[in-house]
Amino acid sequence: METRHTKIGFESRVLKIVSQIPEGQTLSYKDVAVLAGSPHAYRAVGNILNKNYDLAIPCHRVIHSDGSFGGYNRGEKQKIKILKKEGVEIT
DNA sequence: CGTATGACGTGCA
DNA sequence: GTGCACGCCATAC
Repeated sequence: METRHTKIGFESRVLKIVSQIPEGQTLSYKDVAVLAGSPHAYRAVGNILNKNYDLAIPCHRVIHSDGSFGGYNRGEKQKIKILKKEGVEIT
């Protein structure tokens, strides 16, 4: 564990976690919030991804807790296409 | 410091 | 099964 005591921006934590999501693995905003240390901040998680248009962040692997797609800076269709390509089952 | 916003989640009609 | 409203947290102004 790398010194998580340092108080960094919540977004940095979320972005880091999302950027570490393995291929074919999808996490819900809530899961990301939990991993970020704030299980009830799933609202903020979506906000951060939305404001952070970084292609280095596989935000397309982050979906709703019920399996629905959220949104994507490149287009919802693109997100679905990528997930399907990764081998993610779409309900 | 207080208000408003948002790529959510859950519950209820 | 679908749609609407409320509640939660963090950030921006």
